[in-house]
Amino acid sequence: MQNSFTEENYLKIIHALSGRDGVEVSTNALAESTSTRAASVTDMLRKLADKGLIHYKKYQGVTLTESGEKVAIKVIRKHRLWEVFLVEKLGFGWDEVHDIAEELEHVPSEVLVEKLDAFLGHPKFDPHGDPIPDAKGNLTEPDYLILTDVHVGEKVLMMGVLDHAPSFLQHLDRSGITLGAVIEVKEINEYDKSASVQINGGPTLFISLEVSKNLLVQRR
Amino acid sequence: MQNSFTEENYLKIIHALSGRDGVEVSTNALAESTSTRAASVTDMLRKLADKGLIHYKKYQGVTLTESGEKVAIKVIRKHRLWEVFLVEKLGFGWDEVHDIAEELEHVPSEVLVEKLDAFLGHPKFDPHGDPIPDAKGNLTEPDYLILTDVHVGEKVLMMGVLDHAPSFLQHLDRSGITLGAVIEVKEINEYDKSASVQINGGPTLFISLEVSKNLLVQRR
DNA sequence: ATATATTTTTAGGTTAGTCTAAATTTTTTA
DNA sequence: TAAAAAATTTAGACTAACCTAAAAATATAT
Ligand SMILES: [Mn+2]
Ligand SMILES: [Mn+2]
Ligand SMILES: [Mn+2]
Ligand SMILES: [Mn+2]
Repeated sequence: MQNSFTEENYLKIIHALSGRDGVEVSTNALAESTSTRAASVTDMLRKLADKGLIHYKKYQGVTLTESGEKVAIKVIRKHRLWEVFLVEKLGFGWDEVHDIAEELEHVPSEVLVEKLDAFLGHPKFDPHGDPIPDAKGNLTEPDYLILTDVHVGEKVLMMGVLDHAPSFLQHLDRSGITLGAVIEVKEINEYDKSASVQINGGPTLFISLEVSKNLLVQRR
Repeated sequence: MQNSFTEENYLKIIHALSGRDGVEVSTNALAESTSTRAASVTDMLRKLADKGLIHYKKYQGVTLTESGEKVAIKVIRKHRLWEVFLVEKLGFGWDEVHDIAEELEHVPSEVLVEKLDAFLGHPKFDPHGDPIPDAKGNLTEPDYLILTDVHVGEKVLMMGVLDHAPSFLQHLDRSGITLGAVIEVKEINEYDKSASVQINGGPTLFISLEVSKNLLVQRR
């Protein structure tokens, strides 16, 4: 049988909260992420367990089964491909596409996804630098650094963001920090861990720890 | 407030069954079109009436209000634009797109529709020859002829279809009858009203009354 | 180790959209 | 124009996804 919009969202969120080592996700964490109450989460967990999509023992938290993982990854693939479409083809900003993709990701049709993928040229990353699972369901998270782990004097490439909030992305736009930008760390302030960074060999600017913590980068 | 997926479908179907002269639509006709029971339709009609989207008096059938008409036309605009996208950009056949568009038409976001429209070059017709309402909600049905109204000897242009069933569209594909094709009526058989027609000055073929009744054409 | 706090589940309800069966209204037929 | 047939509405129920309040299980702190 088909999974509902709501079920797909639960699976996607369990995948995200479970992390790459597949740690148990708590009822309260899910209530928070789904903007529902813990009691509602418990109801849904029983249902997902009955469908064989999650491992669930009362009071012990949940993890995805193989089949639940498959569904979650398909939804993530669709979400990220639609985001590429919205930015590359329709001209949306990277700060505007998440909510729309949140709807498009639930449109069913295998062939639609595959034709969209081909139309976009089989992109490997979405507009936020997140990897796009392939048609077989393989999702490989690249191991990026967080900018806070970079030492003074190092030059790194901007590869992605941890915070996807429009306000954060707009802040990066205003600072000229885009995917692929070269970031050289010039100075780190002992007191508040704020930093001076030079973008693409051009302007130098100050960024707060809050910003550094949300930037994914890579040594060249 | 927002209209649900289901409410949007009811409005769209009332629009279609009501025709251009806005005739009353019966409960049974809606039950048929929505694949539900008459009792379920009655419930929904009460709700749509409460929201001011339809004119409804018990036992008298329904018509759309101005505001219901607006919603219906927006949904139709989205449906047809997405069909253009699927055919023109993703390479689907005109027989494959209806069901997918049926889902995409309910994705909310005004700006998405307008950016999609611009991306497609503001098309005026969908892949089946149906007119696409403009951003302001103007929908002008061109007054095409049905092929059965064309006399022997006349040459007409193929402009659209009345039946959107995949099997009918595939039949047209196999016959070489596509949008824009020139159709010359060579002969009409008295007995069963089947006809011989020449397509684009090339091959001549026989078509049944069933086919003729579903072809929209225009004198040149 | 017990008391307290936190987390999770259970119990009992609500709303949207559907259903069947029965009642009512309208239409058709004799 | 009265009886029969057809269409429509009402009554009462069901499921999915949510809720609040209360009970039970687990974790934390004295
Ligand atoms: Mn997103
Ligand atoms: Mn993304
Ligand atoms: Mn269609
Ligand atoms: Mn169409």
